[in-house]
Parts: sequence; structure tokens; C-alpha cells
Amino acid sequence: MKKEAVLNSNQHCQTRIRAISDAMEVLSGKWKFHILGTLTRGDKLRFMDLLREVEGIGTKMLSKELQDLEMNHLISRTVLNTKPVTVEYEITEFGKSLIPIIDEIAKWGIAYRAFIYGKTD
Amino acid sequence: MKKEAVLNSNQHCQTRIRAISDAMEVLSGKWKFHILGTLTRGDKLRFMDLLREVEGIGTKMLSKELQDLEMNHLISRTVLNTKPVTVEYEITEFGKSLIPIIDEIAKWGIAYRAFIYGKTD
DNA sequence: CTCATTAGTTTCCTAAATGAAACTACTTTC
DNA sequence: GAAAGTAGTTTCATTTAGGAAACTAATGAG
Repeated sequence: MKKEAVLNSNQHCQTRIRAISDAMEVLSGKWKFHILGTLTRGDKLRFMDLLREVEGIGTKMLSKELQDLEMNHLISRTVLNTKPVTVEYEITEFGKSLIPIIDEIAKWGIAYRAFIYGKTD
Repeated sequence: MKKEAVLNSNQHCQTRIRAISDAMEVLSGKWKFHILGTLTRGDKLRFMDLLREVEGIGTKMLSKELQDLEMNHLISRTVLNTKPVTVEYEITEFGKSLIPIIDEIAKWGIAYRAFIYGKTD
């Protein structure tokens, strides 16, 4: 008789596993947390502001990541009727529900570095 | 005069940003949270157990991810002196420090699905 | 001697992520 | 009219992630 999964087979675990997959799909990538973190620090940032704040990102990735985040309702995009058009990006209320995750990850990253290198800074 | 980053330039933010990068480097990928989550449910699982429990993973990815996790001190690997050798994987104490992150992500994933599809299940 | 089991490794391949640089399009300033 | 600033898009290339299938190596059962 063939052995099957036992630990992960119950409904509660399946729901959890799917939830983790869902979340990772939305949040994976090199830049999402940095963009979201920046938007939690200063609300209403323009494209060029974000390009300056998020160190290392290029226009293509920033543009693509902003689109992804907007599609997933985590940020909003507002075109302003200014002389050269400006666009404001802002974290949504739903996007703010990610703050606990971002905080936990930042906290853990600091603990990890301390554990590996034996220093807090 | 050229504009520079202001929001993310202070020391506190830089530390946070580096922490998030560190954490993401260790935790990114399709399988790490699923493997770790499984190891939190049942401690001391063997390679074939994990292969069965983590639905969809293949031997190559499982082997590679287990090596990564072990290198980062999140799990331990113990070779047992049995007839066909068996290997036990277990989450470390330090690895358990990830439980709050995994819980937050699972919780958020459920909320995300509810927000998008309007249902809890 | 053959088959099954354990724990992987190796090879080959495709798809996705990321990046640098150039380009578009519009407006204002000099 | 040229330069600079807005917000991107497009092209081309490289790197990384992920996966299927075959293979290794050791042991034990029949």
C-alpha cells in the first residue's frame, strides 16, 4: 500500500497552505516590500520619488511592480492634472493590512543578522 | 540641484531595509514556507515523508531547499544508522522564530482571498 | 539475481525575473 | 530651439527558479 501525506492533508492545513501560496504569489519578488515599506513611511509619493527612494530599482521594474500592487488593491494610483502630469501612489487601507507582515519580516531579518554575525548592527 | 532620497535615507530605515532584504533572501522561493510549516506540524520528518507531505515538490527542489534551510540554521539534518540509511529533518529553535512570520502570512493570505473573492473559504 | 526502498544527484530544458539602455510623449524653462 | 523634468514603455540580454526524468549507491527482502 502506498503511503500518503498525513500531516498536511486535513482541511485546516490545506487552507493554510493555500493561503501561504496566495500571499507569496502577491508578495514575492525583490522589490514589493521595499516599495510598500516606503509608501507606509510617506504617503502619496510620485513615480520619481519612489525611483529615488527605492535604491537600486529601475524604471521598468518600478513601473511593473506598481502595476502589480495596484492590480492587487494594495496601492492606488492617481493621475494629477498638473503641467507635466504627475502621478501619486498611495498605500490603500487594505495594503496597510500588510504592515504586521512587513514588521515581522524586518524584525526577523535583524534577529537573523544578529544570529549569524553576532551583532545587532 | 539633484534630488535625493529622504524617506529611506536615515539609519533606522536603512537597517530595516537591509533586514527585509536579508530575510527575503533566506525565505524566498516557492517551497521554503511549506517545508518549514510542515516541519512545525510534525517534528523529525524524513526525506520521503517531506516529499509526500509537500504536495507538488520534486526530489531536486526538496533536496536543494533542505540544504538551503540547513545552511541558514533553520533546520537540522540527522543521518540515522538504519538498514537503508534514513535522514531526519527537524526545525531548529532558531527556525521556530519564523513561526510568527508564517502565521502572519497565512493569516493575511486568508484575508486576501476573502477580500478578493468575498469568501472565507 | 531481481526488485523495492531510502536519499539523494545529474542532466536537460523552459519559464520567469531582473536589468541596462534607449526611446516616447508632453510641457515648461532658458 | 535646446534642455530638463514628468511618467513611463520597449528592446534586448542575462540570470535565476523550477521541473521532469534518468541515474547512483547502499541495503534488504524474496
